[in-house]
Amino acid sequence: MQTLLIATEESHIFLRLVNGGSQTLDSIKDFVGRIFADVFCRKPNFDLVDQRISEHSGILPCALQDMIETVGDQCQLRTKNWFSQRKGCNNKGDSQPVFNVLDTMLKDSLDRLKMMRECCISWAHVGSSFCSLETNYTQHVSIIRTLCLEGKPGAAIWLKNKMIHNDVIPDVITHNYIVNALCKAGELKKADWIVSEMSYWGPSPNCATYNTLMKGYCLVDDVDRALDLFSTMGNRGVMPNRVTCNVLVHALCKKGLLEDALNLLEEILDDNFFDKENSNLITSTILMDGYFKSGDTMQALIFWNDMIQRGSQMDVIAYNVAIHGFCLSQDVTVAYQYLSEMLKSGFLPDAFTYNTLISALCKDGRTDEACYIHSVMSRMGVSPDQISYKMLITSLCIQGYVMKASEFLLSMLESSIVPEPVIWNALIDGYGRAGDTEKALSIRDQMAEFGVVPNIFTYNILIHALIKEGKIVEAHSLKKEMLSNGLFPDLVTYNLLVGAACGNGDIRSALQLHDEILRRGYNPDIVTYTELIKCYSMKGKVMEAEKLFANIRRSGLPIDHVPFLILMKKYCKRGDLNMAFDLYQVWCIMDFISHTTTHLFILAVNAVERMKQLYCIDMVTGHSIGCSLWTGSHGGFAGLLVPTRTLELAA
DNA sequence: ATAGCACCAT
Repeated sequence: MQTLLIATEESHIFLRLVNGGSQTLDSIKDFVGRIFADVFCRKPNFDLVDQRISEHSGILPCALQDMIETVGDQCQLRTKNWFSQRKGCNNKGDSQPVFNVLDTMLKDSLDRLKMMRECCISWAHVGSSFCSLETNYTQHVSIIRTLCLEGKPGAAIWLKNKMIHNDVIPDVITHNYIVNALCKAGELKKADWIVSEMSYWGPSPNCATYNTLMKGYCLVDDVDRALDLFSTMGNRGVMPNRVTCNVLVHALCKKGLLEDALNLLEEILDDNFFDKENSNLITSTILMDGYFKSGDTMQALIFWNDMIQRGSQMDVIAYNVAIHGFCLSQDVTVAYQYLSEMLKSGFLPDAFTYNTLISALCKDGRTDEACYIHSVMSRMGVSPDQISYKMLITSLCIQGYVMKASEFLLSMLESSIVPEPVIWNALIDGYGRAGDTEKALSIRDQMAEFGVVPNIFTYNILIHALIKEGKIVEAHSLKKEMLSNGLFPDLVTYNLLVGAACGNGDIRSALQLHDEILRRGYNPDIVTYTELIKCYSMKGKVMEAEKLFANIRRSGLPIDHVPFLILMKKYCKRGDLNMAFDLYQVWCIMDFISHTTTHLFILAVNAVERMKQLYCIDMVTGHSIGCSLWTGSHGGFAGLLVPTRTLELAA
């Protein structure tokens, strides 16, 4: 794969082209020209192209020239970074920083291009000419609103400015659409700016404007700023309404500040026109949801009963919240009761209702029952969506029912739903766990055929599966493959490979990988080091293991119990009581007992037993170890699941 | 009709 940046036209638009062929500069120009004509109905100015290329030719010793030669037919627009894979290009290390600098410079230009292109597309929708200035107000406004609903605020603002430039001011509702789109995109600075502009130039913000902006701040977890706005909007002549109240109460509930939510509610209700008694169903639903989620089922039920008593006409959402609430408190039976209540009251369950139940059943390991709900859902005319299938397929795969899971995937495809990457990944993992790496790889291919791009999880899952089957060479070639697809191995990838090398006792490869991690700019974590410690310890190089262990502790890296366990096991095996006991003391000081699981527990006790056998140790020491492990809060571990990491490393 | 509540997540 090759990368090329091209500058075109006075607006400094850069296109990045990727391909693997070999072409001349003219063919590049031809290609860019065609793209440009598509987008702008105009020819690009190539003088600038040539100028840019020559400007950068000094700092791009071979990369750019190489790439100019190799841009070919199957050009496609890409935005990712690609490393040069072509042999003979020795300076690939040098070219990347240059691209990074260029990328930064060009980002804005690319955004601009995107925005203009989006605008063109929406313009085409209404059958209006892009270049015509005589488009009427209604059409412009309608395009802006459409763009906002499609999540393209940049293009919408561009068009809004164009209107204002022509002395036509969009109304407040259209402005609100823009503020809303910006908030949904997390662009709070821009949203805030638009609202300031509105205050200054008009149209004056209304209550919906402030509500939208407040909601935006809440979405980025800046509830304080939202509350600020709330307290100042009155001064600007806009009174809060019920929606304002719901936005803020919801935000506070989400933060777990239920008391604050109630207080605020009181305050708003006291100060405002809407009456307290006939409190709104939505507000109550929000609060009920908040209490359910905080684990206070009793208080949640008080809200529910209040709502009933007040004679509020319930709605599907209120029922869904209650059903979800009981699922949270692991009371699916009660959830079912509320479901039947819901049906009796004449409300039809929707996708939320069914998905809530499916989720609870899957988490409870009752996958067959979840499948039953899926069938009910379909028969009731509610189409299962990505979420329904996601839960069912992952749950089935975890439980080992991969065949059943792939049937569900098939029915998704039959319903013309293209599964999200996570669903494919679950299935790939399912086959990997079953030891069928071939099938796992073929699912990956199938995924790609459906146009779903394998992501870092896909590769890590595959690499994990291959390593588990001892196919380390294949795992490494998969790592190469991800690079050629523009995906960089992450720390998980490396830890898998380090683990594989260590498992083979191949400390040299493990250390090489460790260096590669550093070269890539990642920081090895506790998993990486634990693998290395395990490897040293396995090879009998206990001194090396101890040295590394001491280094980790000195480095201040967050540490867990696994390295302790490895060394402890080693000492116990060697019958090195003193070292084992010292380590145990450190272990207690660092409070890892609370992280201990059943498995570790048994191992440690076995170790103590073994030490007793070997050394006939005095009862005080031996007893104290055994005792502190068996008593206190640690007695309750029997039912806990053992994390994979403990099993794999400690086994 | 511009703003408010519910489901998932390798």
